[in-house]
Amino acid sequence: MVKIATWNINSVRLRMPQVERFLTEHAPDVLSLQEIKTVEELFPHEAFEKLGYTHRAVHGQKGYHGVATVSRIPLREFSRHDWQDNGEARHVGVELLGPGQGMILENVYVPAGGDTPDREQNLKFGQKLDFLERMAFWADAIDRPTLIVGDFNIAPLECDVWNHKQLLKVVSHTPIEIEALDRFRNAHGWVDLGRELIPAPERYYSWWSYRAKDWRQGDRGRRLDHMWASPQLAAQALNHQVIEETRDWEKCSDHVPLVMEFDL
DNA sequence: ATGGTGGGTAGCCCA
Repeated sequence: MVKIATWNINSVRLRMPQVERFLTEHAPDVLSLQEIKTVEELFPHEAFEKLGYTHRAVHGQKGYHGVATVSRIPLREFSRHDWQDNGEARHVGVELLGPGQGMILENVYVPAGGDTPDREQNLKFGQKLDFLERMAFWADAIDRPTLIVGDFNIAPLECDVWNHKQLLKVVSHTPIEIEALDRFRNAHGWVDLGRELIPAPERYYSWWSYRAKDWRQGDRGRRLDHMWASPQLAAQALNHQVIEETRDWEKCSDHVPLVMEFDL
């Protein structure tokens, strides 16, 4: 059994106490983090060592973005893409070497895309769409059992948001983004594994805005975080959990962890 | 229709 988690942590240095609590209480073998907001040199390596997560691949950046995968089973860094060729650290991939040997785990942080869903008026929205197109080109050539996890910053299904109609023109749920995400999915035949295990139209969110006084009030969530698998790997998934309790913790991230267990 | 809250880092960018 191999237990893999993903969490947009929104500053790993600020939230190391919450990471420690999550690792202690849920004990995933591997954890992929997004928005670590630090360079590799300032990553809290010692704290992860103490918890037994002695294997790490960190693709960091000062102040913004940044991704890392930490593990208590051996791994080696496999890929480190810069899809926009602009120095933003948004992707790191690893190959598992112990249990789950041979499996590739890709960890990605898709750009949020700004506020206006129009490529002409908003450079960042175009960059988000281009990012997904490049990911689709890359995914077409993947020939190994792969799990891709992370903050995709898109909630594709109607039931992935608290109000479909109200969010149709809100970046993260616009048809043009969902089409781009569909092209990425079809390029490899990815299985949206989270949705396999929590089938539509069941409620399934991973993010709630900080801007609501009480995140539970109105439950205005979106499913921005994902775990997608190659078909052969998808068949080995055993169970899936959304750890919503972390959203109640002191100084919490606005995203909550997703956990998937595999028979590997 | 608007602004609401966070994090990082130096007067804003990004989410």
